[in-house]
Amino acid sequence: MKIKAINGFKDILPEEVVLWQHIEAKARDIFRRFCFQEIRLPILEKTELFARSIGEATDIVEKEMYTFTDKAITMRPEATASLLRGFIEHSLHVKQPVHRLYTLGPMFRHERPQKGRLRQFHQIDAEILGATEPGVDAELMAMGQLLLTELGLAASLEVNSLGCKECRPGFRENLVQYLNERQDGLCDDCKRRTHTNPLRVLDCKKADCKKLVQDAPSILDSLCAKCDVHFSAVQRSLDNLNVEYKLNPFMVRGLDYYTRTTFEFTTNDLGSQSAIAAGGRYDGLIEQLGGPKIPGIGFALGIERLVLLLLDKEDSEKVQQSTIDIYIAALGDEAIHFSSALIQSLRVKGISAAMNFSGRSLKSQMKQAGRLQAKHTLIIGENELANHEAVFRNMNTKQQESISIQGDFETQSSRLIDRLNDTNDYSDLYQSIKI
RNA sequence: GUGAGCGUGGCUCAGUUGGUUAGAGCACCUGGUUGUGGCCCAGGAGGUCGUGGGUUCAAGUCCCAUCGUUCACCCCA
Repeated sequence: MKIKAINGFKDILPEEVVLWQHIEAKARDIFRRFCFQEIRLPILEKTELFARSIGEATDIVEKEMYTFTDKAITMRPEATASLLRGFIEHSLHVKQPVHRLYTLGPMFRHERPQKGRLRQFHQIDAEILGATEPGVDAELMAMGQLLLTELGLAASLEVNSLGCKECRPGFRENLVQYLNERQDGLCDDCKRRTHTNPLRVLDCKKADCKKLVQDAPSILDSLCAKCDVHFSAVQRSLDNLNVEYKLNPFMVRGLDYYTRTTFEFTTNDLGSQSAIAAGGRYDGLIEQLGGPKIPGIGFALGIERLVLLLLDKEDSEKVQQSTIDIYIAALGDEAIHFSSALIQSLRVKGISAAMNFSGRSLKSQMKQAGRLQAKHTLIIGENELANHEAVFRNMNTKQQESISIQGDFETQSSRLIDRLNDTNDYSDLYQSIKI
């Protein structure tokens, strides 16, 4: 019986990895422009870290975490908690007032897999720590938008404010009261949510609930003066940066630590999973985790979801895949022996080169060279060894010529590289492929 | 946790009202004159039809169970 990957865990095959690298490279480039530094974090953390940050009563903590109960250790379901733990543990705040950090890697949640949702999934996570100014909120959203735009993806940005610990409890109370008075009009899930997570009702997709919620008390009307000023300023800043957004007073977060500004980049092209990136401000969290009183804001992107969107794009999203510089077709044991030394010498000098040790027919080896998209092929057989002249073939033009294989491998490889440089049009070294 | 759908060679799928050695395309290998790729042609290798029961003279084709998987709910990136 064959061993397969476990449910919700997926192999990312070489063809698709090209896309991943494209996404990651683009993200790193954007982060560079916005002055973010990378931080690498462990995948395992103490369970308590997530319980305290994400919230004991959230679905994530309650039933979706991969936990080694005997060791009180959990595989991270998200990145922010770990990042803050690291930030606090190393007292990074003393080095400079504001930190801009990003990290990327696998996250783990034990949910039922479906389209755009895996048990091991990957996120790109960006956080700004130590800045409370609304302009920073806008800047972060602008960065997310730019990343998506440069990846060729259209997503809409929805923005909301969840208030702070001053104003949210009051709002929550009003909302629960409103919902309690209208239980009959709610779906079963929302009846439950009224008690477990009333804000969630605002986000229900059922038509009846949606209608009912339209007239519910609005969080935006309930903000305290400070939150209101902050949120207005965020919106002004977004306008100032030409970031398009939609106000969505019904948007809610699944993690408890969010305060004030929250936002979500969404798309309609992902089936039931509409969020491709989401985040918000969490001003009390660092302190709550035992750190200094420092505000923070951040967001996470789901890489799998980006990949799905890029794969779906019919207008041939093209990603560059490198080809190899030269393929050596060796005929006969002697030639194979010789070629293996020559190819090593080429590789030492930075050339990507392939050969085949099986001694198959020239036709078969040429076929393989073609499959590898080799720019050139060097043919070496008995005759060539005897004459010290190999056949050098340009795979695009099909032109062939003799090239000397005299001297030691050092001089031979140098000669070959000169030859490659002569004919190489470097724009052709990469060939666009559609995945 | 709940619901629905699907499980045939590496991939995408055909397989008529159950009936001889289970097919196709793609991919792979070998040939199409002696040492040359991407097209074409020919041939070849590769499947206990997810697994286990049952019905039947006979099951990939019907029934049950089980496992796997997909999508949706829930939740979320």
